[in-house]
Amino acid sequence: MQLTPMLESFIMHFGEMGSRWGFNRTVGQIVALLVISEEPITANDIADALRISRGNVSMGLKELQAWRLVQLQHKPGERKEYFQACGSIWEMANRVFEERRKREMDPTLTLLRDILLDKPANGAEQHAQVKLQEIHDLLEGISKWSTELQRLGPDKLSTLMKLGSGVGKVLDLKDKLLAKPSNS
Amino acid sequence: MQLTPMLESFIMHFGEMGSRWGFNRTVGQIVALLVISEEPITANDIADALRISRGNVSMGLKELQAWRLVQLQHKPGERKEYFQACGSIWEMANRVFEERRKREMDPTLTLLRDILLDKPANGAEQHAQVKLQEIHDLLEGISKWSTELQRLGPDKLSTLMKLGSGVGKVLDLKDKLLAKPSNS
DNA sequence: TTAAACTTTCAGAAATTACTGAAACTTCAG
DNA sequence: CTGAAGTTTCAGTAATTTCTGAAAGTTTAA
Repeated sequence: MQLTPMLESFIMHFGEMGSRWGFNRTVGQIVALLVISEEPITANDIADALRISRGNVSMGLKELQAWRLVQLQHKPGERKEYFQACGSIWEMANRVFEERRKREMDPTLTLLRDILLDKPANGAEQHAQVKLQEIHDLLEGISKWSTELQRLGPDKLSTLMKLGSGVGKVLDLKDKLLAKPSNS
Repeated sequence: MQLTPMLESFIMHFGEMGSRWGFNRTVGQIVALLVISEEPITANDIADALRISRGNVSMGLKELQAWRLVQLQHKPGERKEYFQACGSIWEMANRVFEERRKREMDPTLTLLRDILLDKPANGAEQHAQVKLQEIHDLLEGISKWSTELQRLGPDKLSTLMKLGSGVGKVLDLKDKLLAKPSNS
């Protein structure tokens, strides 16, 4: 497993970005390597290509499996475990969004809901609760919406994205057509 | 500046989440404190309320100003600097999205564009470039689309979000109405 | 100009996070 | 059962990030 400079630069970049995307350097490198490799590869190949310890690769693959970005494969007649990126780029991106939503929004939503059940004890708490309610509603809105969007599936989403700023016009259109119900 | 347990739990939670949202613990706590405080407060108040060093507060506020989440204020006749969260929750969320797009997507887009200009040197690179192109297109799509969405402004975006899964129907509607142009 | 009241900076300490590699574990063939 | 070929775990170490606090900087009043 020899990497050309082009591929190496891509992998190293993904490593650097990894931490910004919610996983660590080596995990980023591993997933990059798996995405660009045509064939499934073994953990040893990975350790070798990235010059990192075998143990580290094992931990990284474990995490990537938790993210459902990598899957295990067995070749017939071999005992070795082979790994490959699972699904298309599109599906992988979806998984990353979903996982990040779980990590970045859900815990906060839970906490906010709990806090908002309590009666404010004084003026400061009362003012704070108004703000917390706003944060809660915004987060909940984003969270629900992103779930809906994922349900649309690639084709429709792609249409929606290509629509770009045209979205505004379509919304106007919808308002005019459905001018019967009194929706604010 | 005495914090009630309710407010403290919120602030501490934001501290923990901070690192997942792209800044560190104290920066998260500071922004939480500013959001829930009715009046602008001084850096000393912050250090005091959060039991962290004055220097740390200074660095945190500097970073928050870079994110444009916090603004400086002067009270007439006083020399002290007061700070407050700038804008509504909505605006702050917008800033966070924007900043994160810059940090998490733009560098990768730049790198991918560069790599894709090079001719693949062998089969492996050729296969890899196909994948990289897919990643590039997806990132670019998301990036452009999120820019468009921000341009829509809060009111329209809110409509769009409330539409939820109804988006699919509106898209169908649009397709039927504009059935003249041959858009795939 | 001096000093008081305030702010920022940054070297080093503390805390956190990531990585290594040896030992332990698993699975299978003979 | 034994050992070979593979995998995982985890204690300790290395690297990175964050935080402190003292020193240096700034601004204003007198």
